[in-house]
Amino acid sequence: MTDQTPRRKSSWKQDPEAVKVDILKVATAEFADRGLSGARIDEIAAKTSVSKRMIYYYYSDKEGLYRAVLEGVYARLRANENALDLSGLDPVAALTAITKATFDSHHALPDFIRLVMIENIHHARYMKQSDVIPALNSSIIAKLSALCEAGKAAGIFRADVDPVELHWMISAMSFYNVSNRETFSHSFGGELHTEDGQNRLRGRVVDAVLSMAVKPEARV
Amino acid sequence: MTDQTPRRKSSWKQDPEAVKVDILKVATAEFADRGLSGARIDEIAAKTSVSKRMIYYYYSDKEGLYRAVLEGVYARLRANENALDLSGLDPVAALTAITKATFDSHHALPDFIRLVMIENIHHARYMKQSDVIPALNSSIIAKLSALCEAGKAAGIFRADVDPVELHWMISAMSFYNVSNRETFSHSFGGELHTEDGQNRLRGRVVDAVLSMAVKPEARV
Amino acid sequence: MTDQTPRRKSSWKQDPEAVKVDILKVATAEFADRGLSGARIDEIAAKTSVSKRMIYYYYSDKEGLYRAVLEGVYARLRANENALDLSGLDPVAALTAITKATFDSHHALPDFIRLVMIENIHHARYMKQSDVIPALNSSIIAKLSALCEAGKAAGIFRADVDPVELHWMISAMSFYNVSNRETFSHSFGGELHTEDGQNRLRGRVVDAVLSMAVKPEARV
Amino acid sequence: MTDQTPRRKSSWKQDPEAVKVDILKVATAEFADRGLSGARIDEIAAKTSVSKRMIYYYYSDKEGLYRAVLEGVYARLRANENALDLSGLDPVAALTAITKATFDSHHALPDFIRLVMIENIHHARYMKQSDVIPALNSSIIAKLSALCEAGKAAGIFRADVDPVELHWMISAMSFYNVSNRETFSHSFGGELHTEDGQNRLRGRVVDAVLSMAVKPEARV
DNA sequence: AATGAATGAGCCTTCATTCAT
DNA sequence: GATGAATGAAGGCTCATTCAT
Repeated sequence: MTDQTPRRKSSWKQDPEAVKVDILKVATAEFADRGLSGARIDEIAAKTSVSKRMIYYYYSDKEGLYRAVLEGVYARLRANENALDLSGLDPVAALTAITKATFDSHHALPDFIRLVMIENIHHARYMKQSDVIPALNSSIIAKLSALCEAGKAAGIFRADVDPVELHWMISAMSFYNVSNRETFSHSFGGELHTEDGQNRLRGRVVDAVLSMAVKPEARV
Repeated sequence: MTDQTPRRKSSWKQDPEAVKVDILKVATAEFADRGLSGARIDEIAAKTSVSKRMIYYYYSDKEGLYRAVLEGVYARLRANENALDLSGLDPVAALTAITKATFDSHHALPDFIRLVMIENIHHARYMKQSDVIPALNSSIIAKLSALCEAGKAAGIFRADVDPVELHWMISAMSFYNVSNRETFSHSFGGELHTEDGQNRLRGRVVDAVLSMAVKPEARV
Repeated sequence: MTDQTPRRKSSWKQDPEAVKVDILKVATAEFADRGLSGARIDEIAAKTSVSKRMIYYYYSDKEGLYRAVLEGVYARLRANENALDLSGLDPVAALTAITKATFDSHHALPDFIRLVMIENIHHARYMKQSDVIPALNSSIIAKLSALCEAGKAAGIFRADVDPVELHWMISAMSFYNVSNRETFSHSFGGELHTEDGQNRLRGRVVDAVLSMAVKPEARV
Repeated sequence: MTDQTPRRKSSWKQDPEAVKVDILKVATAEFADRGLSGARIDEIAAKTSVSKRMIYYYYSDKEGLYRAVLEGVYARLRANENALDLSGLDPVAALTAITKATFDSHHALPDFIRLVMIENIHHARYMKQSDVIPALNSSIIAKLSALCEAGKAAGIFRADVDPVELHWMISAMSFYNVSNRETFSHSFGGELHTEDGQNRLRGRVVDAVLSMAVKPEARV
């Protein structure tokens, strides 16, 4: 390692941003794992590099920390989605890409899924207190709207296709795939959650989404 | 049963079964509303006709009560589904009926949805401890299997249609529709959760399911 | 000891009223000694026969306990005062008796004094929340009013004597005598707080009160 | 003083004395408002121009700051009193002036009153640790002693009048008037604490004090 | 079958104080 | 002189659970 200014043992902590990130990372895992009321501040602190007091120093209280966690995972999911490059793709290919990417990013971010479940159990109470989450969400709808317009203009998409409904369907299956994995597997077997099963499901989702958006005659 | 024995005025509490049902009903609402760790035994007891001690008397502890609640809602959902009469319907009509019924019964049982979410947050831990839930779940798969066979035999269904995948897709959208209603509405508007919106969504779900199961040439 | 029904060791606690009284007694001493913010629930509980939890069981929270303490000491002081029998005394003798009794009862109830000081530091916030304290206070004014009327009717009291002002003056010196004893003694010596000194002061208070109420020519 | 050195723009904090005064001013208000255990170092620091660390730098700890506050208010009260010019006044006029001045200065310094109450709650513990407060207190007694001697020599004052008792009575009513204002007003109405009421009370106090000190025949 | 009283363990939070720069 | 970062100790309060009747 070529860290030329090696921090002395007990002074590396004096980096507020790093400490905040450290706390947030640990808290994300704990809240995702146990929920708001189930998570323990003591437990979070113990897994942190600093003392319990610092949680209150930086995040005021348990709910403040939870809110920060929530905003963090939303930001990460949307960043994932925004990283997707659709330039040069025709409407069908673009919609396929979006669907696959959503399916995959949900699969890759189980903490996000769990925290959104937890939020729903709390009637989205804390999400509603955030003023950054709405902005994060608007971009995906903007992207789908543009896509729908392009598809309709090209005579490929159905006239009644709606971007919010599209997003709803893509999200529904992508989300449920992760959120209900445990109960579904236990009730109906784990076949769908093997690698093969997931690939097959992803194909099913793409098909369902395309069948909603694309005119029958425009499909192969 | 010929239960004619008139209950004495102040002894209605002496009916153990009624007390158990009362507790279970209150507990279902509380657990569904606040989760396992969020629900309070005191709160449940206060909303009950009997004292807190009775909860322990009949259900041993908080987790025992939660398990009973979980089994109760599963039983109710499956009873709903089993009440569906498919006799005399062709495969497409039957699949349509099942899909609509699932969408509707999920919509009608938000407590079930919330408790399943809660279970998933707990990694289905308590569901796995139950020995009555698996039996409840097997019937829906049996029904869909029979349907698939009939559809394939009639040359109407695709050869690769799979009952578990069918159930997965129907459930995914029916479940998500209720489970994520709060966050979805807040992020993308409540349009889809108006009565019109729900009818439209239900149509989308039926279309998606049929497009997965039915051969293109067999659809109108 | 002739306690014929000796309670078994671990069952005497099952007397809610006794437990409440026990807690209140300990809490009165602690709050009087250290104030609302200075008192410690743990400390109070430790000096009690029951566990800390019972404080919350019976008094909800620290402030609830403090309120109960406050009402308790007020009740005790006024009970002291009401025990005074003025029948058969002429106005001057009666006023003298009231003054002496007030001086003495304040002297005998330092906890009351300290708690009223504490209340004043809190801007009488908790006293204002009580609905029993006002009733307790009205009786002393009623008594002085009647006395003033009698004195004026007899041509002995001044025309401008006012019961509230009388009570104010009696209270001021009786209260200060106890409330500021510590600082006064340290600054100006403890002479006034010896038994002789207290007797002398009490005489001074009686003289001052009488000089305010009684016409000069009516005094010896 | 010829402090001509113009302070550099951003270095006004570099004036230790000003910083100390700033801290003390804020601390006085906080301690007077909430008591020793109720006041918060964080709160005091926040209302100060400097950081929390400076409080410890200049006053060692919370108790050190509290002691400084206590000495400060005593000094201010006694300075008030010493500003009183009695030269040229006969004993009765002088005693009247002292009484009125004490009544007024207590009225004008509620922070002093509250801090003395707080001290009494703490059994004058911190006052006893001070070595400047005793000196402050001796002057008022010296003044009253001289006055008593003069009054007696002039044949106007009673033979048994005692300067400490005089100070006690003046203080008692002047102090109580402010210290117990909140509880008294709530219990017996705010009439005595209107401007008229205060003037009337001040007259009552003067009368009581004079009646204790002055021979009856020497009064008008 | 039923209950009011009681509790130990633990949770979130606060506070005066110190560290490192 | 001055500060933001950090903390150990403790404080008020809650919770699932048990006791005694």
